[in-house]
Amino acid sequence: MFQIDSMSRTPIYEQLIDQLEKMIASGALSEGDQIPSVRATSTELGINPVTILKSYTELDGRGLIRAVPGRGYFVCEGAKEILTENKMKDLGELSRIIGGMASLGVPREAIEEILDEAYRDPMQGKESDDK
Amino acid sequence: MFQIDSMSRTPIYEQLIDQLEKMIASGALSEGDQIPSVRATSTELGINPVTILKSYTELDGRGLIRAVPGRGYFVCEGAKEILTENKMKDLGELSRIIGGMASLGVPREAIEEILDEAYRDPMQGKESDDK
Amino acid sequence: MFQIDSMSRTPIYEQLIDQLEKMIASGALSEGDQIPSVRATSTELGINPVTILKSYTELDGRGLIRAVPGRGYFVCEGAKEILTENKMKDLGELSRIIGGMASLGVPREAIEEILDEAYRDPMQGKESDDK
Amino acid sequence: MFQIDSMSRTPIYEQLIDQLEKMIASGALSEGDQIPSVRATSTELGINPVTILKSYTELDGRGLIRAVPGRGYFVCEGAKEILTENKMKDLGELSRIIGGMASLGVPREAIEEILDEAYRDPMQGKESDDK
DNA sequence: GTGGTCTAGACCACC
DNA sequence: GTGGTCTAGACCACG
Repeated sequence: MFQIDSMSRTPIYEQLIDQLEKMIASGALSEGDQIPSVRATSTELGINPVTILKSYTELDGRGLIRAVPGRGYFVCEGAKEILTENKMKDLGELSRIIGGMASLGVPREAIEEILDEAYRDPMQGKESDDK
Repeated sequence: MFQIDSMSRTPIYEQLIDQLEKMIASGALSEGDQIPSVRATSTELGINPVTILKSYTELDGRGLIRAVPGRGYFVCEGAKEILTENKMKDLGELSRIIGGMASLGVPREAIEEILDEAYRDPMQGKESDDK
Repeated sequence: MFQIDSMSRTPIYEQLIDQLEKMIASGALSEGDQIPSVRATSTELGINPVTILKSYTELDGRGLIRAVPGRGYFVCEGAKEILTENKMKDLGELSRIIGGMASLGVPREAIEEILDEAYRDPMQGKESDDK
Repeated sequence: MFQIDSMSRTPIYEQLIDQLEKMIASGALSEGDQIPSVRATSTELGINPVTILKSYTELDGRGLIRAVPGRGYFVCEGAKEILTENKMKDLGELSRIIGGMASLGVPREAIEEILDEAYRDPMQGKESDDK
């Protein structure tokens, strides 16, 4: 269900969050759906349950999933909306990055090209973390 | 000369690197110029000399500035070229970020807007770090 | 695992770098292998962790090893290639040294002898630093 | 008379030593010749007299030149012989460098080539210090 | 005055 | 347990 790269520099708990968010955004996980239990994911990925739990509680805090004691975690109503809303806030970060590149001499065309690519594919799952 | 935000999550030494890179890119520091001494910057900012040195040695490693022991640090010849060249390599990272946003429902227009802004101002000095 | 000479004029962190490079080149450390943790090496050698870290981050910057926060440092894929590639660039320095000796009257035979020795032994571990 | 590169990483006093040694080795300075006074060299190069003096006293210590109080510095008798003799001792350092390169995968041919070059030219004065 | 190395000790995030 | 940042202070070589 999940694919994590233990050699990546992005923390495992963050990789899980990213993947769950994308699943919700793409509809692979619909509102009301149950997500894999902490224990199940833990054994499947061979990862410390604490790490899994950290991802889930973080998403819980963002209002995307909800813990139902004794039953598991479920995707919240309106999760998709919250998702895009949250991501809009990250535009500030993107603004700094792009601003930095602009002032450092990266041509606008190069970024425009990336935009084209990103909005052409309906879903791209590249996760090759380097640097 | 430098402005650092000690509350930011990006390390101080990295903030210094970013600012020096921008100064070189913008021409505020020309090739051959001497940059403020480690100690001077240290006392001016109230930051440990080792931290300053870390920034400088990193930039030295990238071939942007050059240490002349006993004299100081100087901007290398060809620093500007190296700078844009390096930054072009970071486009991969940007690609992943934008790709992620695209698949999460962020409208293309929002990013286009950022692009416009970044490439309108000749130099923008916003430094509001969140993340 | 490491042997450092604290009386040497070459800095400790550089001695560590040299030894790690040789280990990678000789295959004592294969690609993907984990290298001793910063703290482990620190206590084993009785050297400050920061000094060890400096060696590791430098090698990280060269693309030879890779830090995975929370897990440790690992030898990169393709490290051996990068290694010989980098060393080829140092031939310029060697050229100056030998050139200097030649013009100062050192007989060619003396250097040829060194060459023979260096390329006879598969691995030589002499570390007598004088400068 | 001297050419020093103030941007070089090799200390100025060492550059002076190198050049004086080469002059003696090549015969540009014969035994008994007087070498430029500290003051003269200082003003000519625009360099602190202390630095010049450091070079001279170092060479004095090596038995290559000799201070005659009130008159100046003179090239010693037998300086050339001492010179090559001293340089032979530096072969140990060269041995380590070449040994290191050998174990790091630099092909013997590359070094052989440098040797050919160094012993073809009767005198080569390249001094482009980098890295 | 300049750069540069090292130590000791604190504190953080991640697993 | 892992890596990583920062401080304070000492000490060295070079000009």
